[in-house]
Amino acid sequence: MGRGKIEIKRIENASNRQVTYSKRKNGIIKKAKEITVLCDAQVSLVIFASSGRMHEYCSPSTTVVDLLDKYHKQSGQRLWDAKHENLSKEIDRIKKENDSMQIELRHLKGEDISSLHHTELMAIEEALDAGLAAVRKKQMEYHSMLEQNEKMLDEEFKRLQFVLQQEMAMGENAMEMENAYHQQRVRDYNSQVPFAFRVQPIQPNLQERM
Amino acid sequence: MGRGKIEIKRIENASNRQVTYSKRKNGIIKKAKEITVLCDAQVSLVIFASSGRMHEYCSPSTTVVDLLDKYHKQSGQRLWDAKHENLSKEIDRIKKENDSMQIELRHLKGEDISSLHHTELMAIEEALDAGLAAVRKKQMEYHSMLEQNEKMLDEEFKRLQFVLQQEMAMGENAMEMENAYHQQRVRDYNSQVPFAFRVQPIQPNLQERM
DNA sequence: ATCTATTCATAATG
DNA sequence: TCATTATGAATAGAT
Repeated sequence: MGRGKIEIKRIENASNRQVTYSKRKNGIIKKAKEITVLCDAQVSLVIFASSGRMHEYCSPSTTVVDLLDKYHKQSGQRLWDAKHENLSKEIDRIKKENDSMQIELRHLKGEDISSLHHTELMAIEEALDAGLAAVRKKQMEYHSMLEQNEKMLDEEFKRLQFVLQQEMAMGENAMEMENAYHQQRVRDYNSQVPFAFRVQPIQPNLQERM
Repeated sequence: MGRGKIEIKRIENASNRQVTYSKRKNGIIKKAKEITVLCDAQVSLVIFASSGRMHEYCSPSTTVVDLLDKYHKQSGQRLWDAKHENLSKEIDRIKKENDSMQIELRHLKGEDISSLHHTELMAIEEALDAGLAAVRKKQMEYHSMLEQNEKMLDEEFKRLQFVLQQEMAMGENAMEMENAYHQQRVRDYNSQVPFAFRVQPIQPNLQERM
């Protein structure tokens, strides 16, 4: 396939070797491309020259790693190191955990329960009852908190009403003194009412959570 | 390079494609061997036919993995690590899914609900109510099935009692005829009782599920 | 599989 | 490295 036949053995002349390498490397890559197109094949080809330079070809829509993964599976060799093995196992483990939780969730939501035994149904019912009790207790807490809040608002309303009445009784002629007087009235009220019943900021972020 | 020139495009005829694949695959492997000898190169070649069958060539004194490792290093791309990273991401993704399911489960069980908003509590309560309703409905079904079963057993008991009374009335002197007579009595009873009320095997695997 | 007419790859050369 | 070309190798189609 050239001006003369050659023996297949190492080319001693370095420059000839380099030239032949370059030509043949291109030839092989061309052939690889052709077989992928003609025959619907997938090829991974990596070539290192003795100089250390590397060339590669990989059929479209894959990567060398993908093909190597496939190679790894088919050849039965254990190419992937323990790290990957462990990660894969971890994934499997978590997926299983996931599945069982999903099933439990569905059961608690009353789905897929037709195939359950009576005892299993009882257990689920018990869990649901307990959950419901806890949730309702928490809601009761909020509710009583609301009531308390309302009570306090009521108290505040009464206080304001008291102050307003005092001011109404003053008449309009005291307008210019009102500010100072108003503050005095409030102090008067506060000294009348026990501390424990005054409006205090309890649960300041209550509105955020309701 | 053949009886006629061919266009480089997929060979539609499957058997021609297979033949060409086989010929060219051998050709490429031969070329790969030659370049390793002639030019002191290292080659890793993996070919997958569309059928899924795999062929490989690897230059002597190395392995595909070694070369791929080298490839991996030289290409600057961290392909090996990329694979690793993908697995890690997958794990993270699943773990997150896991966590959210775990939280949902705990909430449904009435745990960790202190930090929830009122609307969230309402949603949980609703889900619990729905689940409880479904579970109880299913249990009611079992219950009514049990009642039905009991009814049938009762019926069977009455039937046997009837037969027994007949036999008691016979006295012991008819012992030797008893078997034939017994069967006659059963037939008597069956002809007395409407078909719909006779014991029939309903839900034969009921006991398995309770 | 095997054969063979052709095309293709490439060794030698410039 | 690039172009040329004579030659052997690869292979498409037929058997």
